[in-house]
Amino acid sequence: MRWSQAFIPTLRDDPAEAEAASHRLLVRAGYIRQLAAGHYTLLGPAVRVRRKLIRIIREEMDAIGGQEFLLPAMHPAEVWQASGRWSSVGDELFRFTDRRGADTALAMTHEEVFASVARELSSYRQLPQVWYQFQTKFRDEPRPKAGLLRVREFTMKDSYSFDLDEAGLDVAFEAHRRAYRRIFGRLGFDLLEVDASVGMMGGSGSVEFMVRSESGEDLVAVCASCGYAANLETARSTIPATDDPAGDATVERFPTPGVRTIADLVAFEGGAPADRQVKTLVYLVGNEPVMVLLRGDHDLQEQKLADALGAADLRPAHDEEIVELLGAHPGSLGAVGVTHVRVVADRELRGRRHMTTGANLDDHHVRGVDVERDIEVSSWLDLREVRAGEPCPECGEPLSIDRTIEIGHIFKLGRTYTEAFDVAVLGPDGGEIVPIMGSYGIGVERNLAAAVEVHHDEAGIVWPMNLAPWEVVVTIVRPDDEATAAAAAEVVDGLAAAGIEVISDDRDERPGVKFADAELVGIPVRVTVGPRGVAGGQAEVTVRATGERTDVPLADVVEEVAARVRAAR
RNA sequence: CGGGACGUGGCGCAGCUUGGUAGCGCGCAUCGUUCGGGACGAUGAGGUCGCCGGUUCGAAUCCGGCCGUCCCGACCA
Repeated sequence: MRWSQAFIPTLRDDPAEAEAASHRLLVRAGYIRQLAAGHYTLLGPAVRVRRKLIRIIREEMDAIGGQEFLLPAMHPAEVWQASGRWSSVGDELFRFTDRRGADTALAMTHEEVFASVARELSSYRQLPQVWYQFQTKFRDEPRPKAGLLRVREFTMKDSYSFDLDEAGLDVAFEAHRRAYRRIFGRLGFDLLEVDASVGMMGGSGSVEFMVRSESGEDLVAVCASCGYAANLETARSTIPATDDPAGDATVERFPTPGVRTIADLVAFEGGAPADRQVKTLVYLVGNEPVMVLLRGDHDLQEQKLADALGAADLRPAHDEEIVELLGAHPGSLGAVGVTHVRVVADRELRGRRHMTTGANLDDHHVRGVDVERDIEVSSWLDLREVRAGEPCPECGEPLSIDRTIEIGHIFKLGRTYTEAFDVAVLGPDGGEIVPIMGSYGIGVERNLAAAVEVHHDEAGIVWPMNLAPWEVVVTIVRPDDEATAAAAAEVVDGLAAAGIEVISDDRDERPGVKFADAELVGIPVRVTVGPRGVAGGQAEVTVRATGERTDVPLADVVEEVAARVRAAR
C-alpha cells in the first residue's frame, strides 16, 4: 500500500467538541468521520483495525467451541412480541413499518432470534451449544457520546449458550470468561472483572469486563488489596456500626420551619446529625409508589433499588404525586406510621433508634424514632451507594472508585427466552428439558476506541502490533531521489514478501509531515529511508511505542524488521 | 426528556452587540525555491452564512419557528 494512494485524511488540529481522547485521535488520524450523532463512517485504517479485532475475537470464540452464525439485523415485530420485549424495552428499539404496514424492528440484541433458531434443537445429545455472530446492533441511545464509545449503530460479537442445566450454564459462562480474558489480554487491556447488575436482561448472574479510562462512563469500586471489584451499581462496603443512645425512644413531633434538607436539619436547633436522620425518598415503580429509606448521610444507588424490586421502569415521584400520596412536600417526608404505601429501607437503618425524620406534615419532623418499631418496613435491602475510602467488604482495606469503559459483558440468562420460544429437547428419560441460556457480548468498535484510550501519547495513537492497521511504515525522505526510491522500494517489497503489512510513505511531503503522520496514525515500526542513510548503506528503524531508534544496514533491514514484527505480534 | 452551548468554504474560527462589499488560519490547485521533525514566495479555486418565515429599501447580523450538533443529568457493548 502506498500512502500517496491511500485515503488517510489526517488533520493538523484537533477537531472541535471532541472530549474523549480516542475520539479526538481517531478523527484527527483519519480513522473515522461522523455522519450523524452516534453514526460513524469507518475509513480505511479503522476497517483494517476492526478486521484484526474481529479476527482475535473469532479465534477465541472458536477455541471454546463456538459456531459462527449470521442473523438478520431487521426483525419482524412478532419475534419481539413473543418475548414481551416489544413493549418492555421502550424507545431504545428502533421501530418502523414496512410498505405493507408490518411492524418491524432493527435488532438491538439477538436473544429472540437465536432462541427461535434453537427451536430446532430436539435432543439433549445436541447440547451444549455455543453460537455467536458479528452483527450490527441498533440502539436508539438517548445520548450518543464520546465518538465510538457510545453510538446508535455498532458491531457486536454476541454469543449465546444453550445448556441442559445450571451446571452446564456455569461451564459455558466460565468458558466465556476465560475466552474474554484471553481476548482482552491480546488487546493489551489491563482488565477489571466486576460483578454487575443484570439490569434489563434478567437472569441470575453477570460479569462486566472493564478497562480503566478517563473517558469511561461506568464507576467501579475496586480494592487494590484483595482484588474485589464491583460496578457501583452493585458494590458493597462495610461501614462501621453506629452507636445509638441507650434506652427506649419516644416518638415526638416538633416544628422545623423552613427545614427542607438533611443539611438544614443538621444545622437546625434541636435537629440531628445526618447519620441520625432517616432520609425518605418516594419512587414510582411501574405505577406503584414506594417509599425508600436511607440513613441521612447516605445516597441511593438507583440500580440497586431497581434490581431489588425487579423493576424495569422506575423513577423518582414528582412533587405533586408525593403531596397527593403523603400530604406533605419533599423535605418533610417520613415513613413513621405510614401503612398505605410500601416501604423499603436500606439495611444500615436496621435496629437504629433515636432517629429523626420527616413528619409527613410540612415544616415538621419527628425525633425518637425506633426504625424497626415505628416504621412498617416491608423489606430491608442493600440500597446505598458505596463511597471511595470505605472498607472493602472482603478484606476491609479502603476501596477506590475508578472510571471505566465497559468492553464486554457476560450474563447468565436463565430460561426466559427458551420458554418464550418453546425451545425444548428430549432428555435421556424421554422427558422434556427446556435449555438454559447465557448471553455474552463484546462491542467491536467500542473496543477499538478503548484500545486507543489505553494506547496513545501526545503524538497520537500507539497501536500494539496485533491491532495496527499496518505493522510497518517505510518513510521515504526524498522519494524524488532515484537511489533513495530504489532502496526504499527494495525494503518495501522485501517486507511485503516476508508477510509484513507495510505501507510506504511516498508522498511529496516534507519529512516532518510524514514523521508526524506516522506517529499520529500509530504505526508500530517506522523504517526511514533517505539520501543520507542510503549513501552510507543504512536505514533507520524507529519504534513508535518507545521512540527507540537504530541504524540498520540496508542489506539487513528487511530481516531485522520482519523478525521484530513477528516477535511483537 | 430536563439544563447549558453552538451552527459562517474541506477543518478550526472571527464578523452579529451597533443591519449596508463575507473575512482569517490550516488544508486544496499551479509554478518556483526548499525538504532527515509539521517550510517559504507568487498566483488561484472554493461559501444559497443550518432551514423556513417575519421585520426592513436592505438580514450572516434583529424577531419567531423548526432542524442539527456538542456538553451536563436518567440507559448500555
